[in-house]
Amino acid sequence: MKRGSYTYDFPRPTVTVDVVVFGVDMTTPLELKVLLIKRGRAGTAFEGYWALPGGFVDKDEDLEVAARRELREEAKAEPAYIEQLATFGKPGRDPRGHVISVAFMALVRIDQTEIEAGDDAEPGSETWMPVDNLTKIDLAFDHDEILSTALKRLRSKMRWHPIGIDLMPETFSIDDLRRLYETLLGRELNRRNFRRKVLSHDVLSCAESRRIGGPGRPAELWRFDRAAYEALLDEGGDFEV
Amino acid sequence: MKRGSYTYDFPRPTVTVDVVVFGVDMTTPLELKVLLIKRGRAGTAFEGYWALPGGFVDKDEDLEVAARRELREEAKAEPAYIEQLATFGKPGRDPRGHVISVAFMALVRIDQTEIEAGDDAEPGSETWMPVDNLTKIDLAFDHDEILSTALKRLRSKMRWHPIGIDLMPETFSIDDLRRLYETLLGRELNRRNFRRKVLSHDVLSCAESRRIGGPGRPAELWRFDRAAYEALLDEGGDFEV
DNA sequence: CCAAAAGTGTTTTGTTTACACCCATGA
DNA sequence: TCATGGGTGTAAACAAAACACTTTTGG
Repeated sequence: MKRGSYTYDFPRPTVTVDVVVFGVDMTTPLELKVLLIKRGRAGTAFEGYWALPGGFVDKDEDLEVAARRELREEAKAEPAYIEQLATFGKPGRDPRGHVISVAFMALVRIDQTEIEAGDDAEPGSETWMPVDNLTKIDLAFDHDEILSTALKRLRSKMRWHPIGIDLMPETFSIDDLRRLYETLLGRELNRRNFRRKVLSHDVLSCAESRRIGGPGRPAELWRFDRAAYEALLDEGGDFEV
Repeated sequence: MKRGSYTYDFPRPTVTVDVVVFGVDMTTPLELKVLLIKRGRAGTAFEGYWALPGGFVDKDEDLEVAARRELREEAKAEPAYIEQLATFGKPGRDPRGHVISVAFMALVRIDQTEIEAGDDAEPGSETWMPVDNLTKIDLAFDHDEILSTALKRLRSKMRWHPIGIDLMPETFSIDDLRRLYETLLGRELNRRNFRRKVLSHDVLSCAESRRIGGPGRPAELWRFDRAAYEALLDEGGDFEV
């Protein structure tokens, strides 16, 4: 591959965005997944590696707009939530030159995307990779570091902010939400106390009972009430779990 | 996929770092200050405005290294603490073109710098500006937005991390530390309970009593014990105040 | 009527808050 | 010995954890 003069080796650093997209499979046990793209194009850096969706920032393009664009173009996903994570610019992180990446974290409702699971994807195509598998896989560039920053942020932020709900389907049971928290925080949560605490904030509104003929009593379904949450914030409260 | 395309020739955004440097004047009442530079150079953007210290990232220079360099060159200050804050890239934020700024927050012990207070500085020179004054002053670029992001981060982070101590002199009394927290958090803290809670973490070690002949009983002086703090973290604890 | 999963009430435990009191120093 | 600010003990209020129990469904 020719390094050099043509596109990348400028005296000024190049700017990209990369997006860590999380989704949750509502199976039992529930699984946290991250959206990855298989790098193609023979001769380019990290050919055949899994990488985070991302790309260059266009001229006069806002950073978050760029992140959302890449998400749409590369991952065909609309985020329920997106936030800037951190910017990675260590020299040597990209073999093509001095490339600075502004990383974002996005949460999507996995049931609203059409992305296949499985890791036998074609180059250029995308997959939902279980986060637990990723200790075994080398990602392109410093994407493992970006991913672990995102995981840390998700796990700490979901304890005070209702962003965990952005990983759930539109309506969900309290027990499913608890299972999400248990999986992501890596510890058991008391069923009774979790329900009491979550409902105490008055930011969930009840829908109709679920009907899937599984065993046991059907659970009540709830949905997030954004207006009520804004009200909670105004009173100085938070969504502590 | 645009990454790796050799035909993706485009005008690149420029990358800068800006640093929000906080310091505290141990006067009564205690004052939080931010380090600002007066912009000079007739004909340049925002001439005569106050601005955060900052500048261009050099080729193959790490972002935090660049921030520390600007701090040293422009502000003659060594930080007790520094962290990346966020990256600002809204189109139009810099009249000179598409400039993306990676913002850092730094904390310094104000008694270890030689920067003068007062706002009648020469262009190119620096001052410690009380944060409370800054509602009245227009800063250059979007530096008011960067500053308020930094303030928010400082205020929220100091409740779980001992970074407030990085604004204090090497040794300090518990009451002075409480006054710092009261000023920054904007509310009163119970004297008895603050002391109990702060000391309960076992990350402060006692020095000798202070001798300044002020009225009242001389306070015990304490210093932060970094090793003990690491131990606390290992046990899953935190420095909650 | 039994198993399975959802929903609820109450006691126990620990933490936070409030408040009162004592101590050491300089004038 | 008094004013001033620093250091401490303890009971009340509150919130978290633990646990046992009731309800609703399908087979």
